[in-house]
Amino acid sequence: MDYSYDEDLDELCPVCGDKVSGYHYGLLTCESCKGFFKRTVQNSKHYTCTETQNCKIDKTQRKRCPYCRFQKCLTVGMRLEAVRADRMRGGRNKFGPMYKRDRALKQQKKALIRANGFKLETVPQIVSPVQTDYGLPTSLHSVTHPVASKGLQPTAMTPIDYERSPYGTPAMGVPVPGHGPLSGYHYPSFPSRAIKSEYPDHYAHPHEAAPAYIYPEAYPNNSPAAPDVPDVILKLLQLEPDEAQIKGRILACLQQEQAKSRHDKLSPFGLMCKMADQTLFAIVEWARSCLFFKELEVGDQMKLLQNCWSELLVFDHIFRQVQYGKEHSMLLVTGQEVDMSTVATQAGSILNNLVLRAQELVLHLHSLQVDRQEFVCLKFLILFSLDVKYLENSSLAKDAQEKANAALLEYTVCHYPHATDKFRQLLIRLADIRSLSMQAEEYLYHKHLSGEVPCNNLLIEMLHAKRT
DNA sequence: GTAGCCTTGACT
DNA sequence: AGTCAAGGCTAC
Repeated sequence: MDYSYDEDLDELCPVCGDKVSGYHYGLLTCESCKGFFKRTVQNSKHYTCTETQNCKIDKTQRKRCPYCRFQKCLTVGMRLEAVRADRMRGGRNKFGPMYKRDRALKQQKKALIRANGFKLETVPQIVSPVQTDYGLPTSLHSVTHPVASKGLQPTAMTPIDYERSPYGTPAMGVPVPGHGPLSGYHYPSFPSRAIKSEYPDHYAHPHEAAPAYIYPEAYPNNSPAAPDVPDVILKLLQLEPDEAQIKGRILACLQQEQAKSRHDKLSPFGLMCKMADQTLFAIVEWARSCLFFKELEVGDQMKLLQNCWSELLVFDHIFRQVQYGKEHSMLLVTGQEVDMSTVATQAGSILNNLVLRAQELVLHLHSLQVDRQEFVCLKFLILFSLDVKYLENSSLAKDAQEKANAALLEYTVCHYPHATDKFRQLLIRLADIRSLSMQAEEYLYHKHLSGEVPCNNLLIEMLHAKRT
């Protein structure tokens, strides 16, 4: 048998089973599905299914139902954000390192098959089999990248760049306590997430009239959305950061932290703070590229972030658990798995209680079958959850809130039975997340006062900014 | 609209 | 200079 490098190309397209021609939009696909995906996204095609939205897609039938074909493209993981808005040809995008890593994993898998003489069902991509028994917090004494330890560290990691704040200055320009434009600023105990009592008619008949969203000048592409996914959500999907890249950056940062001399080494809790701190940097980076948000004045951007940073952190954690799907352990952003029993014995009662509350929310969202589309929309709603009366440019923020609410409602109505109820449920969960994040802030502040949070921590700066 | 082949250009 | 994943072109 030939185990040449080109063996990847012997694989079958995950969408239709045809022969793959290379990596396209995030994964190995055939030439035709590549073209189909490109046409659909570039031209914002809107298909409908004449059957029951579960048509079989294979090489011979792939042309029959473009709706189901595109859904399958999304399901198997083709990335909307890999289709270029500016249509620039040639060059490389941010997925380059991911493709490289994927190729390396496939090579590794092949080598294992050759060495062992049997076919492995899967090669875990998140956690290697020998490292599944992580503990909290003791496991954090040794942060090692399961892939990196095998010599396959992606080249995309840029821990040094990432040490700098996304705002280009230390600590992202968050005003130090007592300074900045926030004196006299009060954030509301609850954001304005009113559920409108009446919905526009077209929501009741989503297939009959494509909603005509009106975008500010920055979004001139006002064509109909791709199948059943509102344009706002499509744009948000395109802005989603590459999880693997963030994971790589954070791991590199934590490893760097551990490499420091012994006496100023971080405690396990300190490492957790560092992990949350770096996650928050990634969240801020995301927000800064976010539609509507990036149009705002820096002052308004800060107000919004100071209002919701902990919610976004909690939400990030919770959605990772929803995707991870295990009830008795949790998945950290670094790819480490932590048993709930370990949390119970080592985390202390307050933190344990916070984790358990988060797990309850995970179960709720899991039972609601929240998907990636709804996830990005909810995240966006959280970002804009501050009452607009606190902002200078309130009309833009109000616009953002309304568009996101409408998009989420439209999407859930299109995709799920009893969707109005689902929409309501999702907003209730946002309120739960708000409450949980408040509690987490209190906990963090307490830990900070007792000197357990490492200095130069963005979380603490956010806390201070909010309390002044 | 589909899909095979062509051109482009950042990265190595 | 070579690679390869983007977008483009065009016969069907």
